[in-house]
Amino acid sequence: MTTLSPRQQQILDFLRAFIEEHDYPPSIRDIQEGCGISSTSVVDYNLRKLEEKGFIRRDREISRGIELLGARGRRTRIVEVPLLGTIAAGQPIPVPSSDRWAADAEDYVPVTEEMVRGRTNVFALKVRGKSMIEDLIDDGDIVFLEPVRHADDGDRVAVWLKDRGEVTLKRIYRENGRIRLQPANSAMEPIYTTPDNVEIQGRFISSIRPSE
Amino acid sequence: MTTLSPRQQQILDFLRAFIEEHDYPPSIRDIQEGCGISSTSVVDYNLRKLEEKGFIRRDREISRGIELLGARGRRTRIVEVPLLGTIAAGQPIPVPSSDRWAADAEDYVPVTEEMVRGRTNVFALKVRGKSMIEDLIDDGDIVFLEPVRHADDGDRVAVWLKDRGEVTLKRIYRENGRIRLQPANSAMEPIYTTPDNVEIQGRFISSIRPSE
DNA sequence: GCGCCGTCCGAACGGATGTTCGCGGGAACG
DNA sequence: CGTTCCCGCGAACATCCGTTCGGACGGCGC
Repeated sequence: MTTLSPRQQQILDFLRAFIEEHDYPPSIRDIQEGCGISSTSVVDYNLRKLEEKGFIRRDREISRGIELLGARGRRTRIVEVPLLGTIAAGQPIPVPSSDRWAADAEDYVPVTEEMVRGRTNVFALKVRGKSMIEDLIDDGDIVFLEPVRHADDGDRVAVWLKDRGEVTLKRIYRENGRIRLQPANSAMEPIYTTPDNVEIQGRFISSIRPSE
Repeated sequence: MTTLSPRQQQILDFLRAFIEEHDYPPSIRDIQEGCGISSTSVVDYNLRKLEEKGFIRRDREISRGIELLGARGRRTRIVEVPLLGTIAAGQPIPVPSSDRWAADAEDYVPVTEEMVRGRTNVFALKVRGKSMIEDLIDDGDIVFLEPVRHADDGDRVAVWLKDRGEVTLKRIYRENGRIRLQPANSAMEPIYTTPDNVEIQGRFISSIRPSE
């Protein structure tokens, strides 16, 4: 049963508008006035209904203790992912470590938490170039990586090539003693190197494309 | 003068943490306890300082009337975009209209507002098939569309083909009296049809790829 | 009619909460 | 030393605000 009475719908709309405007929830009497209701108990009554139906969560006895929930009664949190730099030739990126993680981020990318799937210390990099275009990662995309040191074959990883002093995003394969870094672009050749020349910076989690 | 005393920094941090957890601001006495302060007047004093320095905005005489301001206090809002269905052969999707918008959504996709760039009534569809793979839209992706009836040449639009009774996502081109619906997949042929056979449902805004 | 239920009304109670005021300690300065 | 300013302390006050209670109105089924 998720049908709302007109009054409840009205209150819900007012809640959203009020929070949008003030950044804090209304008091019961704010709702009363805003919806033209003659008694606070009516507001209380309908707020209980809204809570039963999963649209809000209330902290009783606490003024303005109303929390708006999203669809299905869940709450979507936002994670601010530090944008540490660009993956581009000749420019090594700083290695995030847990102690001084994100200390020198240029910027932060706010994303819903499902983009990082509960992983911690995720960081972001802006992609330059089309070497991963067939993996649907375009120039200008922002990729999210988790800081790991090891990866499985076929993983998309950001690796630091020591001899070149640069970082690239490639798929990694171990082949009898050497490393193959495979771009997802049939026009480009794989890079072959040795294990001691590569340092894995992070494993690809997901990507977004900034809207044009 | 934007230097903060330790106490003020502490209160600011507490404010952020409290709002993150509860979705509504703390009362003065919440701050008092949370920061180990012995008097509410100290909290009031420092809140005034924080307001002078531009970190918060207060609505006087109103409980929990504290609003975080500033670059680091900015609030990234979440938009719940209704997922109206799947773009797949043989399955027409409901046409969203402003009056009964999203009334029958299967689900809602929470995204940061930058994904819809301030547009209203945006809806989402799950993509089936790889017909737009060269536009970096994969099978399983979720695309966001704004409900428009008209589009420019080259726009990626969801169109309803009346004779087939199905909806697809294609690039649209008008060519001397007829319509060309161009997939972004070189292995697939364009669809040619007439203007009275197509009904534009929405224009592509952005897409996300649910994390694996 | 009668009872039940969802909804609304008005008033009152008591706790929660923002505000104010007097006081004091400590640092900086003349 | 005296003054001023920043900051903290404790208590009291007035209001804000969630809660509760008795009552009422209308629709519905029996």
